[in-house]
Amino acid sequence: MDAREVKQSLEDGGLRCTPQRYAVMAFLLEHAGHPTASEIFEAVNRADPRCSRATTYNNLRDLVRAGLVREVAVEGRAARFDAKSERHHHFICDRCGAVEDIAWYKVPRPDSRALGKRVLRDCELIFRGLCARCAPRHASRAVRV
Amino acid sequence: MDAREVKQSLEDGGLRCTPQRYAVMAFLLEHAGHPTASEIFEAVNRADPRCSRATTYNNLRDLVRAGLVREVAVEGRAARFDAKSERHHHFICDRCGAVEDIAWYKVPRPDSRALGKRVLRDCELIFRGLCARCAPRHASRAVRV
DNA sequence: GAAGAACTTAGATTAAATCTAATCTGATAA
DNA sequence: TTATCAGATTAGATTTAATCTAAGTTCTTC
Repeated sequence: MDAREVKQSLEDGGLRCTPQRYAVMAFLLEHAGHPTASEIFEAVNRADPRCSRATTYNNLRDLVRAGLVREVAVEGRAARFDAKSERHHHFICDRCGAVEDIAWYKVPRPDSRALGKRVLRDCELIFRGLCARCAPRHASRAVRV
Repeated sequence: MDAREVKQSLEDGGLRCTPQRYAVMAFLLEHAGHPTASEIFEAVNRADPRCSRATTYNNLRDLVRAGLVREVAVEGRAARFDAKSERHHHFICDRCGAVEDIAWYKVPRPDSRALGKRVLRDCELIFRGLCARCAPRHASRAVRV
């Protein structure tokens, strides 16, 4: 994705394209490894010290609200962020907390009785286990589901 | 579930049945509304001041490790806890952060190519939207998926 | 009942994220 | 062009959630 497209997608989300916001969005598009807010701040701030920690957090919040970025909460660890591109599911490593993409496939929606008066807006499938890096060292913990 | 069964399930999980641990587990079994660690601490400590905050957290950690309790991380909020009973999915309210159960139904597992060298141990389906309490007040935000 | 393991505790500490209040920027209007 | 003002940014303080520390207590086993 080139600079113009990034700018366009920010504006489509109702957000001005400021240098700091652009840097956060561009970083997420270039680094699909689900960085934490701190990692994003450190990288963006290293490249251009005009972007503070508060601004990184503010912009991540705005990007999530605008639907351009997805936030993935991980038990006992910092949240991770993901520029929304193609639909996909997530795999979370029980050992190191890494978040990885799993190719998307359709999941049936729940019965309307189960949903009751709730309004469904999104559905995500999260797989857990050991990532390729952790699996060989902890094979005994493996349990197929 | 009666006291004897709680004791038995703790011991099956390799945990001694102490008064504090019993109180945490019993509270979760009696309150299926996915309380936070702080809520559990406050309730358990009010009923019996012998259970400190550190002990509540220690015991929740041990119960999760023993597979008796599930921890649900929620973006931007405290984690919520859930005594594992029947299999079920979760619904998380975008507005108030409430976590609710959705009746379980089988979800197909991903293609082994998509999984690569990862070791799959668990799979959870999370629905997001507005809970029954929040939906009427925010109908305009509703988008069917 | 001695010894060691498991457990609990108050309070300090850390990590993650948010808030505050001041300042800066840039779009629009006069 | 200049004035205005909402939007954006900032350093640093604060809050929140959770964990750690070091000491004491309670089981379990021998």
